[in-house]
Formats: sequence, structure tokens, C-alpha cells
Amino acid sequence: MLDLNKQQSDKFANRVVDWYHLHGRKTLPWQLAKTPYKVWVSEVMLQQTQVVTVIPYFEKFMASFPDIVALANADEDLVLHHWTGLGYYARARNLHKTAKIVRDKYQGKFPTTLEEVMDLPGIGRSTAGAVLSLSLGQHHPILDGNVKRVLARYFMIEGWYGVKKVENQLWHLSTQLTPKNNVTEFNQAMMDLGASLCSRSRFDCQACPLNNDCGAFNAGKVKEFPHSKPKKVVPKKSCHQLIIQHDEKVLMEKRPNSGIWGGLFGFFEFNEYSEMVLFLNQQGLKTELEEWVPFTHVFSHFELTINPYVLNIDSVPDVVNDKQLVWYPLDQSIEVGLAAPTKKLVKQMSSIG
DNA sequence: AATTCGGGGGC
DNA sequence: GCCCCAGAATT
Repeated sequence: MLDLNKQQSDKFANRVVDWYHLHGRKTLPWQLAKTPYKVWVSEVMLQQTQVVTVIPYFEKFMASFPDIVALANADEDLVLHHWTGLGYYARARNLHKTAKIVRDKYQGKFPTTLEEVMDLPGIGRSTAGAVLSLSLGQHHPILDGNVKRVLARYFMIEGWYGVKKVENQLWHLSTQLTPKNNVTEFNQAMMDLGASLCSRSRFDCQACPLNNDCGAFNAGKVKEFPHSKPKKVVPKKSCHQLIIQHDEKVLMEKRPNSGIWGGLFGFFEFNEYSEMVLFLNQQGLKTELEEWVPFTHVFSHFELTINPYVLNIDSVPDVVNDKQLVWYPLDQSIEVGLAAPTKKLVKQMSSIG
């Protein structure tokens, strides 16, 4: 483990904090009238999602759920509705779970110790540290993608940080570098540095306050750090989705919490065509389907080809199903969560009329 | 330690 | 196309 002396870490922190006052971000929606609630929601939205994407979602979320008790009292489907298109839907379900815990166990007040915060669903060490340092100025290190990249370059850390040993090394460095004073500014600055001057491909080392002592810069190897994730072949999968339409509405069922698109509403989905036909027979529905052009939806870890089929029916069927069902109107959105491809199909259905 | 969770944006 | 992004939970 690389140990730093106080002089080294002080110099690092001072340069970063000075830079923050000149160039850091100070007016993002969650930085104005800061509260642990706002910072927490923003941090969760920002897990694996970039700032520009998050901003409109954050604004709408705050308008609907102004405080944590309002969030706790909301219906889960409404919370997922606000997450539609953001991805990683377990984040929304955990957000709702945590809100209920804070309402019931902490009298609606967001807890203020690292242990309590880390114990909440959907909050790990980095997010807990970020919430408490950014909103309350508590002294905790953080280690998100930005901080990892800045440190990996500055100290020329070998190996991919998905490996535990490498991640531990980065935590050790972040812990030593995080100053006693100005923690809020320091942590925000590290993320801002990583998102701007020290981004993955568009870095600007000339403008960087750390370029003097940055290992990768001095070695002319900025592009090589951090080491990238080892490549893997992405598996290809396919499914068949059945769109049952009646009177400008389409039938959807709530998906299980485990697996892809957990808790969202979607069309009936089958692995095989034959399973879909079997289902139609069991439900006493006709099997003359309109076959739509298949399309592929790409995830980070696999590719899914969706084969859509449309069944128009004259009267409402008595579908036997142990899941929660909803008739989704084509001309308006209702308060449930939809995956991106589901939303796309709804749009196509309504445009055809 | 490895895998599973989305979707969008940069290039 | 490829790679990554204010990570955490599960296996």
C-alpha cells in the first residue's frame, strides 16, 4: 500500500480546493439549498448515469416528492414512473425502501452517521460518504468513477479497478488525501476534475492543478490510465412480446423485482413462440397475430432482440394471471414505470392508431 | 471475485 | 461499433 506523508496530501488537497473555487460546479440543482435528501437522491441518480441525463429527472422528482416523507408515502409504481428511461431500476425501488425506513425508523430525518447511512438499501460506502460530506460537511472520503480515474492517473495505478485489490488501494489513497477542512469542496472538486479536465478521452492536462506531480502526465501515459476493463463477448438473447390491444389500450403486467426491468410494467413476454401460442390457447384468445419487425435493444451485458406481436381483440378477455395487470392507454402516460423498449412500442402503437 | 442490474452519450 | 458513466447488491 502506498502511504503518503502529510505534506504530500496537504499539497494535493490545497491545489484541488483552490481549483474548485475557480472552476468547480456550484449551481447544479442538487447543490442549491442543499439537504441530505436532495444530495442522496442526486447521488443515487448519478450512479452509472451522467449529470446531463440526470438533471431533468431530478427536477421532476423533486417537484413530485419534495421531501423524504412524501417519497415514502408515494406508491412504488409512481416512483418507478419517475425513473422511466433512467435504467438500473433497482435504484428506484431501493430509494423508495430507504425513504420508508427513514420515515419509520428515523422519524423522517435522514440519519447522520456513516454506519447508519451505509446500512440503508442502495447506499454503499461511496454514496454514504458523498451524502454526508456534500450535505453536512462530514469528513468522509468518496470513491466514484471520477475519483478513481484521477487517482489512477496521478499515482499510475496498475490493474483494472473492478479488482478488489486495486479498489482497496484507491480507497486507501482517497482516505489519506481527503482533508480535514473543506471536505465538501474537496470531494466535489475531485468529481468535477474527473468529469472535466480528467475525463476519460477529453482530458486537458495543461489546465490541471495537479499536472506538476501527476505520474501519468509526466510519463506521457495519460491515455493508458486507468486500465480498462477486460473485454468480454456479450451474449445475444431474444424474446417474444405479445401486445394485446383493445379500445386504444394495451395490456401490461408488472414484472418481478428480480431480473431485467424489475418492477416495471411490460407486455407479456415469452422465450419461445410456442410458449406464446400456448398462452393464447389457455386464455381462449385467437392466435391470428400481426407480426411486427423485430428490433434489438442493447444492454451493457447482453443484447436482446424483441419480436413484437399485436393481437387486436373486440372484448376484454378474462386473463388468468397471478401478476398485477394494467390497461395502458395509448394516448397518455399513466403512473407506472416502463422500460425504454416498452415505451417505444407504445409510441409506435399510438402513431399507427 | 464475478455477475447482475439500463440507457444514453462521446468518439 | 466500442467504451464509459457521481456503484450497489447478489451469488
